[in-house]
Amino acid sequence: MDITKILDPLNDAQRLAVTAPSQAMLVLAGAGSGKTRVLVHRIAWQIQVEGLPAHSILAVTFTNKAAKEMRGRIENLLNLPAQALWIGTFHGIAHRLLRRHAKEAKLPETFQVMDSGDQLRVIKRLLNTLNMDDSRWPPREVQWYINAQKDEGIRAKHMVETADIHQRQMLRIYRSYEELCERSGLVDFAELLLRAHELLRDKTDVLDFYQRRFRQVHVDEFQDTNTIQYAWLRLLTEGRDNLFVVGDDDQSIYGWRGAKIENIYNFQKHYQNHQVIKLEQNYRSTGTILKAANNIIANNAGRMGKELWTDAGEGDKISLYAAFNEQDEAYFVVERIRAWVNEGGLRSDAAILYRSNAQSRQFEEKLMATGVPYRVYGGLRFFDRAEIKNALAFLRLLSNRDDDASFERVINTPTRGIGAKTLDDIRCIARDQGLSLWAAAIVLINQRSMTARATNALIGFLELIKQLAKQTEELGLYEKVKLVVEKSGLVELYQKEKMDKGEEKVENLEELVNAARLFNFDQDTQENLGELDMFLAHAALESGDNQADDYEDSVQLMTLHSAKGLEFKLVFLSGMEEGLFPSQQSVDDVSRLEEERRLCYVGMTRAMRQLYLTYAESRRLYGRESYPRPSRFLREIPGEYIQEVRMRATVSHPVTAVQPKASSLQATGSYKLGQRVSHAKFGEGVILQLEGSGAQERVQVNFKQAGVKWLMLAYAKLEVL
DNA sequence: TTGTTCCAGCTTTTT
DNA sequence: GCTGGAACAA
Repeated sequence: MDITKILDPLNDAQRLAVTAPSQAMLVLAGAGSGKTRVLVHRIAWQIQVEGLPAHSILAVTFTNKAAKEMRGRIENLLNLPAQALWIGTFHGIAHRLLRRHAKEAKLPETFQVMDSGDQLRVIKRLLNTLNMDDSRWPPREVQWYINAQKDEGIRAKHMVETADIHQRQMLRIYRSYEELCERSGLVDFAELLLRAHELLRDKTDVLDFYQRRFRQVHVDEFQDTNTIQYAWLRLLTEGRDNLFVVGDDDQSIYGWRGAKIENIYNFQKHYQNHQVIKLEQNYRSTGTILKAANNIIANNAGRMGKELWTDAGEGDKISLYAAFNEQDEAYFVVERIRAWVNEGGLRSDAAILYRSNAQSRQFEEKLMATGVPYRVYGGLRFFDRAEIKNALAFLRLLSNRDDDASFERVINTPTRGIGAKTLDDIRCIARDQGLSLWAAAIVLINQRSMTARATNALIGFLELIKQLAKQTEELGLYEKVKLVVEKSGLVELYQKEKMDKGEEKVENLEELVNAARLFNFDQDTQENLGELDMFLAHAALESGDNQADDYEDSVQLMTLHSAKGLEFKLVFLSGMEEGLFPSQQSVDDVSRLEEERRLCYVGMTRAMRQLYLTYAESRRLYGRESYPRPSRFLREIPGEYIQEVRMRATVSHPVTAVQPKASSLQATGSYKLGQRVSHAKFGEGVILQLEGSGAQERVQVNFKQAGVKWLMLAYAKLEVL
C-alpha cells in the first residue's frame, strides 16, 4: 500500500487533517491553501489506509464542476475507478435519494425536476390563474419568497396567517404553488433539498439505513451551505460526529442567496468534540498580494481569524490605475494584456474581473476592436436555451402527461392554431376541477363547446404526443430523443427562421440528440429509473457546460462571483468605485458591506503573480454620467503594496475639456501603449508603460533583444515605427 | 401570427 | 441608455 503518494504532497497542517481519526472536523482553508487537495487525499486515505469501502463515503459539493474534479482527482490518486463513491452536489444527492425513495417521500415515480426558469414560468402562470396583477406581485419576488421559505425548511402549512396583507397574499400564492407542483409532479431545486430533509426526518428506517451506510460525510465550501442543507447534514451524521467540512468564512459570498455563514459557528456548538485545523499557507499568490488581501479582510468583524502567508517571495507591487472614464479603463486593461502577450504570456492566464455583468461590455468592445480573443463566463447555458427547453418539454410530456409546465410550453409550439382562448378555457377547467392541463384538455374536447377548428387543433396536439409516446415506447434513449426532435416540428420551425439564428438553433437540437447518444446512464442504473427520466433530470440538474472549451487561447472575462475557486497569473480587478464595488445596495448595511469586502478578498486572491486594480473617475451608468469616488477597499490596502500607474498621455479627453499644454502633448503625442518603436542601441521594441510628463516623462519598452527597459523620453530618441 | 413600439428595471448565481 | 418582455396593431 503506497501511502507516501497520499502523504508526501502535503504540508503539516494538511497532513493533520487528512490523517485525523474519524471525528467532527472543521478545516478552515484559506484561498489557495490546498482545500480540494485535503478533501481528495482525506478520502483516498480513508479508502486505502483505514480500509473504508468506497460506497461508505459521501462527499458533497455545490457545483457539478467541483464534484467532477474531485472524483477525477481521487481516481487519479488511487489509480482506480471510484464509481461506488457518492460524490455530488447537494441537489444531485438529494435527487438520488428522492428517486430511490419516491414513495416514502410522497412523490410520483416520474416526478420531474424544474430549473429556476421553469419555476418562474409556473409562478407567472399561477399568478394569472389567481387573477393577481403581476406588476403588484412581481413573479421574481414571489419566486424569491417561496425559495427563501423552503431554504429555511418552512412549508405553507407551517405558516400562520398574519394581519399583514402582503404576507397573507404571499402565503396564499405559496400554498397554491405547492398544490400545483404536487398535482403536476414537479419539483423545484429548493424542493429537492427540503424533501430530502423531510425524508430523513420522517422515515426513521431510511435515515437509519443511510446513517449506517455513510461512515464518513465530507462537505466542500461549507460556508455556502444554507439552513436546510446543514439540517440535512446533521440528520445524516447525528450522534456519530463523522462530518468533515472544509470551508472559509472569509470567502462566504453567497449570503444573499441563503448561505448561512453561521453554520460554521453552529457546527462548533453542535459537534462538541470537533477539531479545527487552519490551512494558512498559500501556494498561489505573491507575498504582496496576500498581505494586501489580509489587510482588507482584517476590516471585517467576527471572523474566525486567519492570515495567509507564503514562502514564495514578495513579488511585484499591486498596480493601481485611475482611468479617466470607463473607456479609458478598458483601453488600459486591453493594452496591458497585449503587452503581456507580447512578452510571451498566455491570454488564458489573464482575467478581467468585475462586480456586475454590465461592465463586461466595455471590455468586450475593446478586445473585439483590437482582435484579442476572449471568453465571457456566465450567460446562457446549453440546457437553458429556448429550443432545447422546447424539445425537453416534449420529452417530459412523454414521461409525465401531467407536467403542466411542459404542456403549456409546447401546446402551441410550433404554432398549430391553439390560441389564447382555448388555452384559457383549459386553464379554467383545470383550476375548477383540480385537474392537470392535459386532463382538462380532454374534458374540454368532450364538452364540444369549441369551434371545430379549435377542437381539431387541440386533438391534433394530444394525438401528436400520444403518437410520439407510442412510436418511441420500445426505443432507446438516443432514438427516442432523435425521433421526438424530428417529429415535433421544432426543426422545421427553426429552419424557417431567417438568418443564422435559426440555423444555430437547429444545430443545438442536433447537439441535444448527440448528448442523448453520449449520455452515460450506467452510473445511475441502480436507481431503477427509465433512461429518459434520468436524462431529463440530468438536463435540469446540470445546466450543461456553458463554456464549450474553445481551443483558441483567450482572455477570461467574468464576475467576481464566478471567479471564486479559479486562479490566474494576471488579474485585473476593474471598477473599484464606491457604488459599483461595493455596490450601492450594500453600503448602508454592515453585513452586506462585509460580504462585498469578502468578495474583494476573493477577487484579489485569484491573482498568482500580478494584480491590477482599476477605477474610473467618470463612468456612464444607466445613461447618466457619474463621478464616483474610488472604492473604500483601495484605502484599506497599505500604500507600500501599491504602485500607481499613469497612462494619461493616451487619454482621449472630451472636446469640452481644458486644452492640455501643447508642450506636454507634443512629447507624448505619438507614443502610445503597444506602439512599436526603435532605439539606436536596443533595437526594436513595444511600449508597455508611460509615466510622468514634460522632461520627466519616461517610457517602459519591451525590446526584442534587450528585454524590458525604462527610458527617459527626452534622451532616448525613440523612433516610432 | 408577426413585427413594432413601449415600458420598466438595473448586483451577484448554482442547482 | 440599453435590454428584454409584454402589449399592441396590422
